[in-house]
Amino acid sequence: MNDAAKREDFPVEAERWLRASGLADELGFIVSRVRSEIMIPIEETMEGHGLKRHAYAVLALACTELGPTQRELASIVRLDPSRLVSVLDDLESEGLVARRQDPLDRRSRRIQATDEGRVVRAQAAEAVGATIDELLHVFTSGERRSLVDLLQRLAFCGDKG
Amino acid sequence: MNDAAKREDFPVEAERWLRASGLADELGFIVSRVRSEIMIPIEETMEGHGLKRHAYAVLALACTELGPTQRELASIVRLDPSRLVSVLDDLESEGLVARRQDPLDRRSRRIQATDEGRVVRAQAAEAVGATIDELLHVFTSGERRSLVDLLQRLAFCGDKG
DNA sequence: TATTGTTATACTCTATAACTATA
DNA sequence: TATAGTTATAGAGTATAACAATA
Repeated sequence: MNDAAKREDFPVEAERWLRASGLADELGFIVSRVRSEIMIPIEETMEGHGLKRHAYAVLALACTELGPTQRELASIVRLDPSRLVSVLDDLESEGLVARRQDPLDRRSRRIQATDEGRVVRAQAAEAVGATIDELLHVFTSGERRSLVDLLQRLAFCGDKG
Repeated sequence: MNDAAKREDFPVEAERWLRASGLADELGFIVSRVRSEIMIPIEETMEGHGLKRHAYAVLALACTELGPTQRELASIVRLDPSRLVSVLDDLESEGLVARRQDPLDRRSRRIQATDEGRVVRAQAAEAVGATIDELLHVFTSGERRSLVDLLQRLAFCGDKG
């Protein structure tokens, strides 16, 4: 689950090495570190609601009006279509999601959240939001906004056209 | 290597689903997406210099004056000590790094880059820097500075004490 | 013929426990 | 007794190819 090496072992020395090596200023390293720092507590929260990382995202997308196709889901979540199968199997067996054959193209199935799925989604989202608020307590609300804004531009700049 | 599902398949629809589901505004999802967006080209660049993600970071740290202990390395890179072994085996067999027994504690070994290792480190760092510059071309230099600043505070806030 | 969902499978990554040598 | 590095191994995560149903 977590990345083995304890985070508290060499806190001060770690910072020294990171500065001396130059890694502390490299965006790739920084972003990777940020991701693991925030995803560890976030995934813990998700699992408190019975959801793993991928299931959380899939359930969220299944709560939209039409519900995406499995193919679309896989593309959006950056998950191999074959791996999505087991994620959906789990969600379906827990009654949070249903596969509906698309009448317009009977090959594809649209994934829609059940009523219970929507409840779980709402509860999990609220808990995750609280966890994020904790993580961001060092920032002013202005800083939070610009952080999210900058990251969104970086995250979705390939999705415009 | 890459996360299977093609990124170009449903670009516009993807954005619609992400907005409708609320995922596009959740920091956890955004950061994960940012990481994969930037790490795919960065890792490609690294591999162009014969280095995988972990090897790149380890080599960078080995280029510092004293060179960290394997234990310290593992902690800094958030890698299990047992996994670090094979990373070091590779780097050592390529002549980029050497394990030196620490005279003060003969149990531990300090990892130091060889002259060739330093050359490779410098070349790889420059190439990675160029890749990052490309990725950030949508941002002004002021935006880049605040992006890096905000992310650093989030990445290293646990390493202060 | 091409595409959707699925299965099977192989491959990589990661975590755990046991071993050795030093302390 | 405890710690640093190593090894072996099992488990999770991921990628690839092949198959049935539909287009």
